Amino acid sequence: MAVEASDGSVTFKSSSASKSNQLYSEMRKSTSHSHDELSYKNTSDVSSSNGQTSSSQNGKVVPSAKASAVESSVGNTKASTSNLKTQRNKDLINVNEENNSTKHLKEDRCEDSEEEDSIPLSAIKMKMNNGNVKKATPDVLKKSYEDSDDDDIPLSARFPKNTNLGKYSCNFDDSNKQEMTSMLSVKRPLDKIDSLHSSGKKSKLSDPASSINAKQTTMKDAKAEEEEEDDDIPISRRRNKLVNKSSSLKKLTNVTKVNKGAAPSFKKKSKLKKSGNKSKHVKSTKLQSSSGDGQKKWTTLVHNGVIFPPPYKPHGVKVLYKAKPVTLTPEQEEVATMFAVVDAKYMQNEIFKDNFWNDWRKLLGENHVIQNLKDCDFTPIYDWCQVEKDKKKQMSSEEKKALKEQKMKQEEKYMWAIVDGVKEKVGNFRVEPPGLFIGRGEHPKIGKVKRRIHPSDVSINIGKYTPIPECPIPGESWKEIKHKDTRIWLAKWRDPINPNKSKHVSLDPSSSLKGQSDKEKYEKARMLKSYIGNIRAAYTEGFTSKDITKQQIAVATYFIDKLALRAGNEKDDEEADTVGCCTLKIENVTAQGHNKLKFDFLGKDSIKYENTVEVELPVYNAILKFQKDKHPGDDLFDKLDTSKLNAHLKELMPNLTAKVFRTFNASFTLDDMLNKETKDGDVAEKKDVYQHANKQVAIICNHQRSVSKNHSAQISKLNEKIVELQASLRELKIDLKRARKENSPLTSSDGKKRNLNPEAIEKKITQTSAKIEKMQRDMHTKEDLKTVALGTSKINYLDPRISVAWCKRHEVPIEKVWTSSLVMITIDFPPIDKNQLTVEILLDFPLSVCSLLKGRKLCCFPPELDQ
DNA sequence: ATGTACGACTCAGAAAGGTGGTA
DNA sequence: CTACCACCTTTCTGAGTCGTACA
Repeated sequence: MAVEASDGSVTFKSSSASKSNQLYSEMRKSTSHSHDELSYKNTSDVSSSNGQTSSSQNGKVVPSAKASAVESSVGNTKASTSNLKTQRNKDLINVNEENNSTKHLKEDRCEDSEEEDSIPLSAIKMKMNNGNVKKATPDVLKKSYEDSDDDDIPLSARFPKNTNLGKYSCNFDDSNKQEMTSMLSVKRPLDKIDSLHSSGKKSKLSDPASSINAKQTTMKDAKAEEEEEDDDIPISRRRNKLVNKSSSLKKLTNVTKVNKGAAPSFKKKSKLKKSGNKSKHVKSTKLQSSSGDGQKKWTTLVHNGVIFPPPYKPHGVKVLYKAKPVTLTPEQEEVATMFAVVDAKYMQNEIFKDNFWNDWRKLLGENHVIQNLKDCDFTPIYDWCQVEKDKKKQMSSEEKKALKEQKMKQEEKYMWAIVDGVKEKVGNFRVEPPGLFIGRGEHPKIGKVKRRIHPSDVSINIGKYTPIPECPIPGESWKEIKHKDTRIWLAKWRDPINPNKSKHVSLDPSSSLKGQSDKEKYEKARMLKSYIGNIRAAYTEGFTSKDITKQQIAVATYFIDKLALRAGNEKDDEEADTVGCCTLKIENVTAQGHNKLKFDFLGKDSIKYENTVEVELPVYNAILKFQKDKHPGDDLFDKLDTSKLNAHLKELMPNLTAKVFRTFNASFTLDDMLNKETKDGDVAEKKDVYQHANKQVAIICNHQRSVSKNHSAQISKLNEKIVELQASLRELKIDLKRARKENSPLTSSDGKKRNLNPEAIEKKITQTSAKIEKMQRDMHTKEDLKTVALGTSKINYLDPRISVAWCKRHEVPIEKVWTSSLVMITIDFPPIDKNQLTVEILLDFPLSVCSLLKGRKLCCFPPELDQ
């Protein structure tokens, strides 16, 4: 059985994980039922004075029992579509203009002459290159038809391994729960961390860690060697090599599936796919996490490069300098226009104007008529732009539509890439247009001119043997062509504002490559669940360490765990002055007595973090100590940086880094709150519970948004309406009384005759009251969420499986909590009673669930679960 | 071995753009 | 019916994290 090579799920199946599996299975014995086992709330001892982090329950720390349940059997029974693709040999297919999935792609392979005509030259060349592969096509085609048919097979039939389910259900045994709780649950009433079992567990920790590490290095080395070697092989030989490699996979990859982020109608069930004996090999080469390492990410990669913004069209409108019109060259005019249309609020910003002037002056030249910015009047250009804007607005809808279609047509070919034979959406295929740099917060480079990017700035990453994308600007050419199969970017260029940084074009979040790393992220967070007890014990011990570095590491880890702070890398003066945990300055943390610390700093994106928390006494004392003899501006953790911190974390858990705590904290807060707060009620009430949990997560992660301009207007509008409705409600009640008494025609305030019977009036009364209630609720949530951004956590921090399981258990349609845009790919679910569907079960179906994680988008349960 | 530069990836909020309800 | 608006989605691109290559 093939395992999706690059699927994160193999991590669990890999030999490197076997030891930890042992550990897991020990724990699994004592695993409790869903709710408690997933209670990972770890904000326990953080109380807040400002409501930022208000939870104060005791965090129960229950090691992850079922992480393990992913045992060898799991996943063997089914394969998602992504499995299909990877286990087959890789073929190159043209990036087709059409996005219809299987059916169309099938046609592609039929080499029907008409089709051929529409295939870009590039693709045809490709086909020729891969002539040897063609032979296999018919079989594969047939195979994929069969696969599609699988869709119609009842789910139950597709899950032959019901033994798995038996195993899972034993996890729900309540007796186990008790055992578990007494044995492993760490109670953390505020300042206490039960370090009891940490010693027992610690010894086990090292094993998986070292084994994984060892494995990683060896593999990496091997990989690196292979790659380099590859580069030196003549093309003819390389091809052979590729073919050999892939032919070992026996089957030919076709375009089996479109991962099409943007088509709600697109439904494709992931499928069970049996296959030969390839799995072991694939498995062993693809165990570890994929991000940042030297792992091979793809075998074939086909795409059409990037699209550039249209060239600048000079308008000839003149800037006034000392009230006199000045003629500018197109280049100078372009930049002047950028300045003319920029939001008025920047006109007060001296740094903005200075930066702009410096850059513009370079274009004007020292001896230009224009000698300073303050004597320039850009209003003619501004006005011209307004007129243009209005013109655009005035266009008829047909014109707009036509324009849009034209744009779509132009862009279509850039929208897709084919990765290992699977058509995937490309993310940001449009090269960033030139403009003025607007950073976040007080950015020292604000107002600088971000110059235009040319093809000669752009490096392309693409499969060998794949035609190089045509450069879209005639007469120019790409900077370079790379074939880095360990990297997922399709194109990159140097950021003109930060020349030591790059901009990358990569696949859309809906792509399987992105989905995989997403999944790995959540798996890592889950793994942290079973290590957290030890980690907490370790840092608690560290609070009083004589070694100041160790002490700082302990306190920093505590903050990261409790407050979900970011790691805090060093920044240079060219960036906005923001901090994270390791870069906290002493003035960012104020001791307020009674063990209370006040945090106040600007974090990522210059978002203010303000939070007062009660901490454990040793932490409080340590902070006082770290602050002693320092001055504002000095680092609180002067012996610490992120690499030291992360190095330390890696000793506690393989691959652990600071950011994992955020994911962990977020996902398990969600899970915990959902489990604790969901009561019987209608869908709307349950949705509120979800939203409330989501809000708490957003607060923990400090995801803020600015209050919308018309927020207060909207609120008062709602208020008005409510008052209005209440008035009519009163009227209705009077009407009702009269109707009952007199049974005579009624005259309402507007003079119209109304002749309603009491029943009708009653009905109206109920309707109106319901309307009022709903409005009041809406207003309340609106006010409640005006500064809280829910989206970021939903998309980046909350394991979708938690939401799916909860929705299923409580019969909440998934689209109530995830808007339709997040709900896209149909997946297979374990055929079990929905009441038993827990996160853990979903986790134990990695091959179906990995579809779920593909781009965080999923939808629909199998019919038998949907009822 | 240690520190630094930098590459490549995730995460972030704002703005733009689309949609559908309603005044 | 149309204009407006609230809400939602998508796009955009800046700002982090973290690993590794290199000095």
